[in-house]
Amino acid sequence: MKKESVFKDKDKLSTNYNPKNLPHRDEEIRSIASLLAPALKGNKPSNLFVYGKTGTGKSAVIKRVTERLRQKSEENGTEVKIVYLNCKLRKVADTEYRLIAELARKLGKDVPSTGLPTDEVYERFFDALDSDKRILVLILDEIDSLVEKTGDEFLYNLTRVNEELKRSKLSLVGISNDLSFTRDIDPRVKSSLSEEELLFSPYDASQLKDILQSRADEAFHEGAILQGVVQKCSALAAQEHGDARRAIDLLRVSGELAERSDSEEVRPEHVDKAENEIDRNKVLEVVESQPRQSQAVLWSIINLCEERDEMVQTGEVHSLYEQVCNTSGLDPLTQRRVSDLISELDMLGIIQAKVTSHGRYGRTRMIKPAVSTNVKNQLKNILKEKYYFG
DNA sequence: AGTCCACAGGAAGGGCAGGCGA
DNA sequence: TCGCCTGCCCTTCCTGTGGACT
Repeated sequence: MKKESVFKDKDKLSTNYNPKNLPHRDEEIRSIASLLAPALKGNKPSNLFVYGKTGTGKSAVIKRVTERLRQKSEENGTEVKIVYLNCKLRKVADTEYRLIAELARKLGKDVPSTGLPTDEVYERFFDALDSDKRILVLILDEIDSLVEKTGDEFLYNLTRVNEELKRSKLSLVGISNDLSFTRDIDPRVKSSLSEEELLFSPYDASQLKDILQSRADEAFHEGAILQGVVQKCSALAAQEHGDARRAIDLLRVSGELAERSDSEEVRPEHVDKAENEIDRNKVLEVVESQPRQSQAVLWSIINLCEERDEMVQTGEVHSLYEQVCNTSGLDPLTQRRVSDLISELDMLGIIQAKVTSHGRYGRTRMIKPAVSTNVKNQLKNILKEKYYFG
């Protein structure tokens, strides 16, 4: 407690912090601003579709521009309402019903979390929207994950809204991490959603360094970071498609590790440790949030693979899983369902599962854990302690 | 060329919890 | 209280399939 922290203001490195400076995104800020500007004159801005990989500043730029838009509209008294929704937020906006219900709520209409027919929810949303003359700028972040889960019907409805509204206008801003996302949606939806498109290209290492340096200046005490730390963080993040969020996380965790080890400054070796720790935490967190059935499946996969020292197939996993269920008092699910759980674990990046054909010996998924031995052992301990005995 | 394995994965529908209006 | 609606998780049933083997 006596020691002075390396941090001056750690919040500046948190994911929620929206920085004043957005280096290397001036052009994007300008074009989005000019696209949304008509709202200030009471005209509907074109729908906008923004895409780019994670940590390329999409959400930060949009938030920044819309915040300015809000200020301006307050100044000159135009009715512009801005609603930001992250479609990945569990239990909030991850289904069509929840999304529209949440929108209606944000506009001041009360909607129960379940129980209404969907068209009723749409109606309430339209009512709320049309109750005043205004422009609504609706920002849907991570829109790809919602479309993947529930289909593109809600987008179709939202892009048609303006035909039904008498007084208000709705403008859509979609943000997607998935570059190929528009390929699979209804062409009519596609054309109206992407009246305008903007691609955020990844940062390169030197741009990342600028970004990181400006954050580091805000977050750390002077001289608390040794030379090379910022470079190292940005170089590591640049390897991973130029993800600024990753770079900032690395820096934050490095700082925390330095602090924990009673060091007065952050050194490059702290960055190495930070990299490991971040990977590990991510996996452990995801696994702990999985339902028990999924955990049992994962437990079976890890054990089978270890025993065999090779990849295993769906059928084998399922039979061990059934045993695991019996010993731990779980109701075993059918192979069909387990097959889906395996796909989910694969999508989460915890395991690797590839469909392979063995000719005469059938066609199945070949499965193995996709985490380092270190993380795998920790996973084993957690799962073993929590539920199962092997 | 045909067979056949061991599933993949789509479709349909059951059952549950939560909610509405009459 | 009843009939009906939703999302969600799951089962049942089914057709499709890549490629080693015959």
